[in-house]
Amino acid sequence: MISSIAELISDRIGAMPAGERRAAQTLIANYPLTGLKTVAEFSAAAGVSSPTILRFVARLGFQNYPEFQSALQDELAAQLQSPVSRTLNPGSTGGAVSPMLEATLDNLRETFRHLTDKQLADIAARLAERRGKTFLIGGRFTDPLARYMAAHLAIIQPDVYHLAGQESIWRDRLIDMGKRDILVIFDIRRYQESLVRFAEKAHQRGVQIILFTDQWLSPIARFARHVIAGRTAVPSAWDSSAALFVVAETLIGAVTRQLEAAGAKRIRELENLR
Amino acid sequence: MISSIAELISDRIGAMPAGERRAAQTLIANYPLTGLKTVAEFSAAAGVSSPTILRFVARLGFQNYPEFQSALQDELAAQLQSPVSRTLNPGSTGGAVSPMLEATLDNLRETFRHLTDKQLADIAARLAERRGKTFLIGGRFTDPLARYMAAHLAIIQPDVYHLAGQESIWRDRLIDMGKRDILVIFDIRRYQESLVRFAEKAHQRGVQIILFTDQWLSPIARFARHVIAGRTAVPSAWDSSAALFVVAETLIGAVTRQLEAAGAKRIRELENLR
DNA sequence: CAAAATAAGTAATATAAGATACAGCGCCCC
DNA sequence: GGGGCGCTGTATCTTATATTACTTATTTTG
Repeated sequence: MISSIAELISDRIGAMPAGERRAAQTLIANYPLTGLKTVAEFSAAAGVSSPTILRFVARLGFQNYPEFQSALQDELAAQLQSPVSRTLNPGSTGGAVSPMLEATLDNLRETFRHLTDKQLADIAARLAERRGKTFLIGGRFTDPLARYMAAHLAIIQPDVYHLAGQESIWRDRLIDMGKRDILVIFDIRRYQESLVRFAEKAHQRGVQIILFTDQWLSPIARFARHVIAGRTAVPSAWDSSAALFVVAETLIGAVTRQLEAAGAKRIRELENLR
Repeated sequence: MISSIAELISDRIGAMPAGERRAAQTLIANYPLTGLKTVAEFSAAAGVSSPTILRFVARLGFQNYPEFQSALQDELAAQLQSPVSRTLNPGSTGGAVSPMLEATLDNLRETFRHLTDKQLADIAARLAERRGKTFLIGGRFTDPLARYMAAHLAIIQPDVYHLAGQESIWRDRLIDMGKRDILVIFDIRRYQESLVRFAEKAHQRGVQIILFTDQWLSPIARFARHVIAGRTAVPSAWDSSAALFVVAETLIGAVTRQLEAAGAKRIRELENLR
């Protein structure tokens, strides 16, 4: 069974003429980068002419060069999405536990790899500046994440509202939203129509949207000022929201730190109220 | 200092017009693959026109699109050659992000290290056998976890109830609980009096309690049939519930697998109802 | 509220890329 | 040593890609 193009090449390299073999070796030498460049660059790197490169990819079974490049890109995409589980114990079939944990750890690392400190700091700063109100809402499975975040934010600052219940209820809250306000939305596949509609209307009112979504980006990304794309793939019938959960916790921590002075006072007051 | 294009983007994304920001977000979402495709494909993925993509790369300081692609390829080459530096964004050390992520990863590993497959399998089996009802409840910050778990379990099996609202409301539900029923409780410091009282009464009625708590164990552990102790320490003003969240997801997956036959039928029925 | 400035998209253009046809060369077998 | 076959490179053509110019829409500012 041949799964990667690299395997395919080493499988057939024996039956290739000299020029094409040089092409193959050049590609393997720093796989798959050379294959992502143009035919001209590839041919120069291999020291052969461009038609030889084209004959080479044709021999591998590709109709044309772009098709070959797409295949390489797909392969690369798969690799980049699960960097660890590829290198680590592919055969450890133990219980149902460790694959799930491994996948989640990968997801976390991958998610944060695409997130810079700057981005998070920007979002945290936006959440911390108390110009307007903060609304949070989530989809069917992600609404608990919105609640979780709201529960924390509501302690360190005023005017934090979780939008719960039926669509009609939160739709009516739109009237209270304006340019100075923030709307935090959690939406992963399958994306919810009602949320998209809501986001669009909020956007039209000038509300700044912070979106937590999966790597395929909810359509709400169109309206969002900030987008956090978490990895959700796990060996389960359900998608995992763990990565988004951890990003949310990280943001909560960052906002808390920024509001430390004001927040501490507020927390003391809250303690007294009990 | 800016070393990667991803950093460059998140550095300037704030100063970009809406269309270019969408391009930036799309690229970051699965970096760097989208940038290696053609302008037309990139623009389609981002939902903008091709000139917007070109303006976007121009704003990043590149003379033209091929130059931008070359830069991405060079970066990719560097990454692929040193697999270690790939695990984490090299620029994100020292920021507020990576300590939080590191701590969370540690927490996950530690939590699962003290959790055997057997334990999880037992709990999953108990949740899967449909003898009685399943109730879920959480504390101030952990209630969203109870909701999250309930949202999933309620789809694959009947009689799953999340206990929400005021104490008096769920206290009254005790009357419906008996020996055949399960109560899943989430409780981390500072442990909630009301939850402890509730757990005790449920225990007296013979309800089997599954407790998600932190490593110092909520007093509810006295009454619990199964205890899951997650690590919660992170460099933040708040405790982290991420480890418990992932355990919950793992259990959801395991229960789903056990109920696969019955669950699949149920899910189909649910789809039809919509 | 009006005018200016800025963005975004459409359509046309220029350019660079991949594909093809053909000729030369070397190699192997007879 | 001669004839045939196969591989490789050069030059040309075609395709499709990036780019630019221009128009329309949107946002900002006085």
